[in-house]
Amino acid sequence: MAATIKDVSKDANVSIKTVSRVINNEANVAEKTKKRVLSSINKLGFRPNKSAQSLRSKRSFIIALLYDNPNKAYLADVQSGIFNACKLTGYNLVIQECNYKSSDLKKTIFEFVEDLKIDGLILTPPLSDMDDFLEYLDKHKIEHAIIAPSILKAESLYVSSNDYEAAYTLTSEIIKHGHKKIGFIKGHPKHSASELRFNGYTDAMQNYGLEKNNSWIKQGNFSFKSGFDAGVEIFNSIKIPTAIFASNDSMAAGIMKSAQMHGLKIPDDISLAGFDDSPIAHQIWPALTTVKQPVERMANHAAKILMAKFDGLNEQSQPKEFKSELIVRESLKNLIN
Amino acid sequence: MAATIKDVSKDANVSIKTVSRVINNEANVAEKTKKRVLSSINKLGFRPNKSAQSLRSKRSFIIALLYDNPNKAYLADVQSGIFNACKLTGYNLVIQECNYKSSDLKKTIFEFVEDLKIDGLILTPPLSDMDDFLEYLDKHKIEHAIIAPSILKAESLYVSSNDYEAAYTLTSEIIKHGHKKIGFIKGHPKHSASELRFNGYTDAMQNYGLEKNNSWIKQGNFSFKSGFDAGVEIFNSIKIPTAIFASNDSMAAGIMKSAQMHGLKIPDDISLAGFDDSPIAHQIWPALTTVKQPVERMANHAAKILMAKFDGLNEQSQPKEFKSELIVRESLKNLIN
DNA sequence: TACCTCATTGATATCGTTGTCAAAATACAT
DNA sequence: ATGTATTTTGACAACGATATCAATGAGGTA
Repeated sequence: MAATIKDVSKDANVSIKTVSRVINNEANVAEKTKKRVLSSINKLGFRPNKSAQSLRSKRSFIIALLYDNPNKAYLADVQSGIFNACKLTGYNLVIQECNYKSSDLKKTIFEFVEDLKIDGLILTPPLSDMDDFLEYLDKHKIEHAIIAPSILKAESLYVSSNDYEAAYTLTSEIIKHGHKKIGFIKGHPKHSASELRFNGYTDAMQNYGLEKNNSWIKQGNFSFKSGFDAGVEIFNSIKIPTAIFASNDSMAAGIMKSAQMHGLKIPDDISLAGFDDSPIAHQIWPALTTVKQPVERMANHAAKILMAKFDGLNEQSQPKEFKSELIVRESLKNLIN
Repeated sequence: MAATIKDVSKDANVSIKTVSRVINNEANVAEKTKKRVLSSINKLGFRPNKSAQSLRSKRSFIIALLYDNPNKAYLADVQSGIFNACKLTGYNLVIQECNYKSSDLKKTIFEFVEDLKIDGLILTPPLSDMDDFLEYLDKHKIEHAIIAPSILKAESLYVSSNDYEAAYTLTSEIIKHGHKKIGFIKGHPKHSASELRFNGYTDAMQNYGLEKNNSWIKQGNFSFKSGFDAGVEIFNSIKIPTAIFASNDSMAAGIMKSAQMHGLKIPDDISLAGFDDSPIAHQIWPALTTVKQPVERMANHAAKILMAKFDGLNEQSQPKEFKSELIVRESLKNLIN
């Protein structure tokens, strides 16, 4: 039978309350007593019963990851980042798939949190941008950290990446490779990143004095097929650009397929760039020039600031913006000299 | 404040024990009483406190998914399948990344299970084949269901797919397309599926009276790079096969890259086939002929039989083998007429 | 009617912690 | 030495369920 707090209290010759104090690192325990208790804990291999702790103290040392049908690689990265943060602090991670369109999302999550006494939630896009859901969480005092929200509210916990800046940088890089005719494929309209990336592209074009050609700008939805379709349209037009920047790698891969079917060689006839550095980016040939977001690190940080808040540590809880990394690969041709 | 069992008992004018009986669907509660209690539960919006239940009854209605660094898409599928099974039964899912090489894997998992009163585990490869770990779980009476173990033990809960058969079928399909010179790239030696797939290939070749050429058979490890390297070796040899069957899609993509760099056209100069139908299979061009395993359904079933066991339902708990589906795409050329 | 059986119900202990609050011990000031 | 403030400690209640076991009630039998 596993040791309980009672066993420890007997062994250390103190009251159970004192043991509890030691476990919870409370102030005002004499150093000597603390040592004695700790040695008993060690000796007996005591680990507090979480159910009892949870019952009494209304917290569970569990946090939950909420997601709605994201890209699989993205989910795995996020999850891994959070998990590693949890491991350090002894928290556990439960996952909850949601449907952001569902009418009883709020109720489902509320009961989920209540039932498990979940200490806090981590939200991923598109949940990160559902204002009324976020308000609901605030109202019910459900702690949460938000990954990549589009609106950065000072009073909330979040981590974000510099989508705009990265798109600007990537566009500039394409331009510096001598390209002037650059197309763009937009992402899913409901995703906040879509707009940011498009704006980065637009502003870079403008700042370099290049004109956007609307027949080279297509609406996609982050799927391979939407990229493919956009590619077909573009390559069937009279004039085609020398480079296309797709808002994510899947769409870039779709364009690549349409280009190749059209007999166009990459990067000789057309250069391509994507976004995300998903596995596919380097598993196709030619490999994609893209932007890598530190997804795992972002998620890790989100979990850390969330848990820090539980413990009243406020120092770390400044929202943090993470920098993306430009990855230039074969799909981008240098047109200069 | 949320309603407790006490509130319900007062409202329904019965003892708390009777309410408990109703919640737990115990026998010997008069129909009339049961109805009254249920209506009170409904009226008050009562949901049992899981911490209290867990403390008293030593079960948590939580199951855990254990995995060690799998393919990201695979993980997402497995997780989704399990989650959906949990949703039906009201269980929750916590995840645990492990390191199968770690020396304190057993201790970590044991404490994890003990602390959270985890009701059961679901194991994915390569944990599915770690015999001493499985023994340990049995010894400590930790319930578990195994996804895709290589050794199918009648007394354990598992789900498996027909890797051998699928590889046999795919190889046959390649042969039926008129190919006689067929190479093979093996998967990671530690993964049980690797051997099964290779055997399927070998037996098909033999049954069709075709000879294997060892210089077209390479050892890979399921990674893109290992496929690429194998491709480089094969294409640098004097004679090359007309088709290569790689044990998974990533490696097939790697071969595709090496082929294209070598100036070979797919499928005109060389046909390719993969395994898994991972996202990349249809996001490259030409799209890969491959085999799709119903990973999500398998995981779903694993969770179901595990939870059924908790409830003493033994009927569903027959181990089940799932059938894979052959997907013929552009990367396979028909050489006949 | 009296007695027995079996289904139904409830009073109370219990799980293993933390919270409350007061008592005991210690430190400090006079 | 005495009184006071502060630190340290412990007794016991409480969290909200399930478990035990005895009490009650209904139905059948002699």
